[in-house]
Order: sequence, then C-alpha cells, then structure tokens
Amino acid sequence: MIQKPVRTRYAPSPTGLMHVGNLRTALYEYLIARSQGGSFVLRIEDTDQERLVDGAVSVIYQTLAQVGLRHDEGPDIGGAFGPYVQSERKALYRPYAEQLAREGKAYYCFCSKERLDRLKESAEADGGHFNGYDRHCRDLPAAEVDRLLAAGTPYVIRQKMPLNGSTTFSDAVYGDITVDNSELEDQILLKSDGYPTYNFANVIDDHAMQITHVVRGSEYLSSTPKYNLLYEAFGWDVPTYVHLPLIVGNDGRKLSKRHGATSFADLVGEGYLPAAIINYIALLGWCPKDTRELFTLDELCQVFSIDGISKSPSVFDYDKLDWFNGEYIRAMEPSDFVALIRPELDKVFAGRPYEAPLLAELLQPRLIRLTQLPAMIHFLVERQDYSLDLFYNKKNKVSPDQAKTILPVIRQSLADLPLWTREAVHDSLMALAAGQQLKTGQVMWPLRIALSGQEITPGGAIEIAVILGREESLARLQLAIGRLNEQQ
RNA sequence: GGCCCUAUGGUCAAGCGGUCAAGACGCCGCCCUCUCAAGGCGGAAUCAGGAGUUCGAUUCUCCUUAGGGUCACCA
Repeated sequence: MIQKPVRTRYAPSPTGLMHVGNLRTALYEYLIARSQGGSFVLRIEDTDQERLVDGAVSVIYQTLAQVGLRHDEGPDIGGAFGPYVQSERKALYRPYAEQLAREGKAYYCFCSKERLDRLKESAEADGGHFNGYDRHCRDLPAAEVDRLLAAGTPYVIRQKMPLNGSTTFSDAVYGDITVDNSELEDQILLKSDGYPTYNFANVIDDHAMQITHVVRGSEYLSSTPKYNLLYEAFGWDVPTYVHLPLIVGNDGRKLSKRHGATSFADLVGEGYLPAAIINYIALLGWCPKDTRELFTLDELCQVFSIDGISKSPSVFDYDKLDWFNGEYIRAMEPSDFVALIRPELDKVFAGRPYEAPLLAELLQPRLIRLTQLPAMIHFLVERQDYSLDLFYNKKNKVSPDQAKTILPVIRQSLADLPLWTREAVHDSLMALAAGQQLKTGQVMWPLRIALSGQEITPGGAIEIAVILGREESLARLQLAIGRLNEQQ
C-alpha cells in the first residue's frame, strides 16, 4: 500500500485576533505534518463576506511567524495547489455544486429567507424545536426549476441527505461515530451570493489540495457526517479526521473574554513569551510518551503523535502558563535576558544610567511575566513612603530601636568605602556585623528596609545599594535615620 | 429539547484487566537564606454513582448522573 504524503492545513477565517484554541489547532496541524515529514498548508477561508475584518489576515501571518509555525504553501508564498484564498477560488465551487444537482445529489432551493424564518418561528411556537429545513424544494419538478432559474429567482443549492439509514465516520481521536441520517439537514452548499458555505468549500478545497488529515476543534464533530456524505457523493477518498478537545475556562465553558486573555496577542501583551505559550498549549490536550514537559517547537515535531491527543476538554490554567513562562525566562542566556528586558528597563529608568547585568541577575530567577517588571523595581528609581514598622523582624531580632542604633554605623561604614562595588559593600557590611557581634540579618534587614522602603525586594541590601549608587544610598539611609530619630 | 461527545486529585494528565493509581502546576511544611524568588527535600489531594462481564475492574458493557458541543445563506 502506498502511503500518501501527509498534508495538513490550517484554514482560519480572517475575522479578528487569533484565539488560543485556533492557535493550538494550527500547532497540532503543524506537528502532525512535521512529525511525519509532511506539508503544512495555510488557506484563508473568507467565504463569509460580512464577517471579514481588515488586517485579520496579517494577524494570522504575524502570529504564525512569531511562534515559528512555518507553512509550506499559502497565499503569501504560493504553492502547487493555489490559490490559497477561498474568495479567489470562488469560481471553482459552483461547477461542483451543479454537478451534484445534475446527478440528483443536490437541488436548487428557491425558498426565501423570510419563509425559512417563518418555518423556524412556527416550529418554536408549537413548543417544538426547529428541525432544519423542511425540504420544500427538494422535489420540485425540473420544469419548475428551469422556470424559476430563467426568471432569475435567487436560489441556493442544497445537498440531498439520505432520508433513512445512518452514516458512520471514523475519527483518529474519538473513534467511530454513527449518526442517523434523519438528523441531517439538507445543508446549503452554494449560497445565494454565489459563495460556497464553509462546509462545502472545505471539502472541495481539502480534496483539491490533497489534504490527508483534517484537524479541527471538536465543535465540528456533529457536522462531520455531512462532510462524509459529500465525499461519498463525489466518490472521493475521505481524509483522516482529527478532532481536538475543546479548550475551556475554569468554569468548564468554552474559553472566552471573561476568563481573561484568550488571544495570542492578549497573552503576549500580558507578558508571556511565544515559546512558553506554544509549549503550554501543546500540552493542553496532548501528552508525550514520557513525563517530559519542556519542549521547543522542533522537539515537539520529533515526539508528537496523534495517539497522545485526549478526548476530554482541557481547562486553560494561567498558573501553569506562568510556570512555563518562568521556566523559559530562567532558561535564557543572561545576555538574551538582558536584551529581553532592556526596553522595560529603559522605561523604568527613563534616561538615567543603570546597571543592566546586575539587575538582570536579580530579575531573571524572579520574573514570571515581563509586565511585572516595572512594579518589581520601581522602588529603585523612586523613594517609597513606608511605615517604620517594617523595621520589625522577629526572626532576625530587628526593631526600629535596633535600626536606629545600627543604621548610623552602617551609614558611616559605607560612606567611608573607597570603592562602591558589590564586593566592597559586601565585605564592609560583613565586617561590620562581625565587629558588632551581630547576625548578618541584623545589619542587612534594617539596611534593606532603609534603602528600599519595602519588605519584599528582588535581591538583598547589598545589591540594592550597588544599584542605587553611593549617593542615593547614603541619602536614603540618612532619611531613615532622621525618621527613626524623630519618632521618639 | 433532539442528536453527538466527555468523565482519574483544584488544574494538566499517565494508565490501555492484576500498579503501594506516574509526573507536572498549584497548595502546605522543612532546608537554604538579610526579604522575596530560584533551588533542594517532603506532604496532603483523584478513579462521579449503580448494575453487570471476569478469578480479578480505574481499565470492558449497560444504565444513571454531571458537564460540554451542535442544531444558520457563521466558520
């Protein structure tokens, strides 16, 4: 048996930002293709002319590029199966629909939008539920069809569903699924504006582009029997379906705005790294054979396999994403990390000189999301209003009284330093502690509070002193001493 | 409501008839420590319920329950 080369496709509609669910679908399509030496195709599905959003196509390109999902064929780079934008393929679909009509597998329907609406309303008024189109035009006499067509009556072309029996299709993750044909509506193939519906265009294009694996969210599961019937009507090979479990919010419902950031752009805006996002969503609904969790995109290509995809919906967990992001930050080369935070540092220090390497050293193990950086180091550029109670620390046996005594000594010692380096500050403070028979903390705690005005700081007193510089450090110490003195 | 899907700790999840039911996030404790992180060590926490099948069910079948998806000239 000859194995056809694997071809997957990402087929988004350009209707706005890229939702993480869509991103994950694109990722899995990419991984399925790459893990089997296949091709990954990008196709833009813009058959709904009303929902098009300006710039949405470039968002798609940007996002794919940002996360490293390189497509092998697409509107921007071409390929052997173009065009890759459905609106540019518009003329292709009609002949297929007409072919089906000729063969008695589809029919012209002249029902007006109003009649359809009435149908739905009366069904609901009866307390029942709308069960789809009533097949009013399904058996129109040929002469009548010709007459209406000739008269220029607006029409759609509908697929004729079998009236009885059932349809079974096979999904690579969900297994065999069977549905009674009586459940299937005579779906529209060609809309009255001449555009194909999504369902129709999808089948035609996937076949034309020789797509072997149709990967999409499980919300499409219930419309898949209709796809199957379409492939059968044309006598085409049915592709391998790979339906993906939904990504939901912490309330179990489909992930949406109220759960927080849901688009890739939102996530990046909140300070997450593209690589961390990809790594996290790769593991949302898929699991490798071992217990590994950290993967680059290339590594994912090596280990991905369809049988690791799960069936149940996954809750998007921002805590776990945080962890991944922290891991990625900590794993960076120091120089890369400096480059990453440089823009933020520039903003915080606003033109003042600062010591990037030391700041980076303090920040790298502590930073979870880029956006947290300003708040973490703001105290370095602006003196804080703080309560003298911060000088209390029972573990170190430190109190405002004790601080009042030790701070002047510390200040003097630092003022006398010939060099203001990390090592010099460190040595002098340690010597001071030893000389006064104090624990390290009894020197460092009051100093850190005096310098930062915060109970929690990235790094310790020594690092803060070095970053602040001699002048500012001594000034802040003097301020603290003054406040402590005037308290009693 | 019809149809379809799903069901292991709070979350992601391994498991595919016999396990003390992995691992990770989060949480708690300890260590390290001038604070917070990072790091190290440890801990609590899971098979929705009920019938079967079987020598033996988390695992297979059925029912119940609970979630979700879908019922457009949207994708």
